[in-house]
Amino acid sequence: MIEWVLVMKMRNKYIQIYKDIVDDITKATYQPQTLLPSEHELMDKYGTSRETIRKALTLLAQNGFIQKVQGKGSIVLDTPRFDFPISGLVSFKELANQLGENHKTIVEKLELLPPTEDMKGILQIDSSEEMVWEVQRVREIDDEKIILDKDYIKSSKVEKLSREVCASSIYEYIEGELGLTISFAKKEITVEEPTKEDRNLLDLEGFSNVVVVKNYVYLEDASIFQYTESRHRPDKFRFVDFARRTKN
Amino acid sequence: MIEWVLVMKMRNKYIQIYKDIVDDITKATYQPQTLLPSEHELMDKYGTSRETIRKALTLLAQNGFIQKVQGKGSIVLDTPRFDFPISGLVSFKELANQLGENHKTIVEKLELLPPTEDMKGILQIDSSEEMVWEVQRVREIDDEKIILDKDYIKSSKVEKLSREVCASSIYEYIEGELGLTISFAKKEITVEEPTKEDRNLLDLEGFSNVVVVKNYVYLEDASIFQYTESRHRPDKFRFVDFARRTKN
DNA sequence: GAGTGGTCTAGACCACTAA
DNA sequence: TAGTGGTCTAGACCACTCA
Repeated sequence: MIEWVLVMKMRNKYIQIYKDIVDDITKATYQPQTLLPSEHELMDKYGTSRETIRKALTLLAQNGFIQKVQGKGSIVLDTPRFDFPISGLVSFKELANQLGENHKTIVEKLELLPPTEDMKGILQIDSSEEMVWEVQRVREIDDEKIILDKDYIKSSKVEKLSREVCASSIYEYIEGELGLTISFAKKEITVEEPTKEDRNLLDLEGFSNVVVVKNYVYLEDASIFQYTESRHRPDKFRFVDFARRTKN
Repeated sequence: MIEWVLVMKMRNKYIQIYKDIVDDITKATYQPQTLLPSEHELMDKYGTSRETIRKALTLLAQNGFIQKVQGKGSIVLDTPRFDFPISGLVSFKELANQLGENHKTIVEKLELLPPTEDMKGILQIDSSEEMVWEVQRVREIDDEKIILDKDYIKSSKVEKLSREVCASSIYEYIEGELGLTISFAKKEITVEEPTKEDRNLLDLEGFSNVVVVKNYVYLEDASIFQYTESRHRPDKFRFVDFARRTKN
């Protein structure tokens, strides 16, 4: 008898270990408030070096699954991570999926225009030829128009853009089809009075404020490629952040 | 002639290197959008191993100073970090210092009380004896009452608390005097209608919303020790977040 | 003192970028 | 192809916690 064994080339051993332990934590194989096996034990279990185990544990700590305590061990946390809706780089589609609500996206505007002076500054545009995609989308949840997303995207990064793409997910298109990778974003949250545009496009009866989330999105090579202004009806707005004092 | 040379025991070599490079970036010795010296060159410069250099660079990347690109190098970012007011674990005192405004703290309440059922859940209190410090502070900036901070602190972690401490900085007292270390916090931001208490204690004429920041603060051993609800007048509220797709 | 995590080394090989 | 960062190893020593 012959057994065919598929040997996967596992690059990123520490990420495999990380995922494995995440599984064990979410399945409660490792109980909250208890200690993970020691680094030495994990070395044996996974047959790898200590530094590799430590990389996996560092990842777990950074993502809020464990807390490392010198001399003691790694404590499994129960801070529920599943209620982190907009934290990080999450898009509306992911958010709506998580909320599990009826949601719809209405594309109000999709145009390729020369940038305003403001936008030239924000998107770091030098060339006089570069154009900017202006997209406006209204997000409807349970038949109420809740969010107005105004996107500004450099044409040098994204040449083509269709209403279909805008209606589903620009991020999936950019990262999937175009193969670009978003690596970091800066968010700024403030509260403003609604503009006429807000009042026209959103269901704002009785609300005297909107929550404005300004989002500066950067690619892998540290170049900015998109600016998004997300204008939320205040009663439906929620932002969760997990802050950690990182040493290493 | 005898020269006394003080040799500092430098533990955390990689943190020294990190700080050194942060200096060079903020002083623009390393220019934005240019490449840092390669890891090999930095090894020579600092006379250390590559892994140690890499730890320093990882820290720089996590804190938004550089962006590492495989095969190319480390790009110096110019995302200005000095306008990150409340991000992370920053306290009001630090915030006010950064803003450089006239600020004052009024302690409205300081009591040691038995916890409500809600608070027992939030602070993970099992014992029937444990008490909770309830602190209410109003933050005044430029003679306007802008923020109401409501703190709930476990008595088992902090036995004594004075009005003086509350008026300056609870965090400095806890981390300095008591030697406790805050390691992570979960923040939740929503917008609510002002309560009567908000209206009484803050200058809210004409404002129909407050921004509520709920803060769950944990110590090094992963135990929760404080819950804070920070209620902001919306026009003065600003939150900045730097999100990064971390791999390692 | 035994066991834990934290730091550091010297070297190897791989994957990616750019000329 | 040369140079860059990414992963991994085996081992050393240190700092901290707890019995």
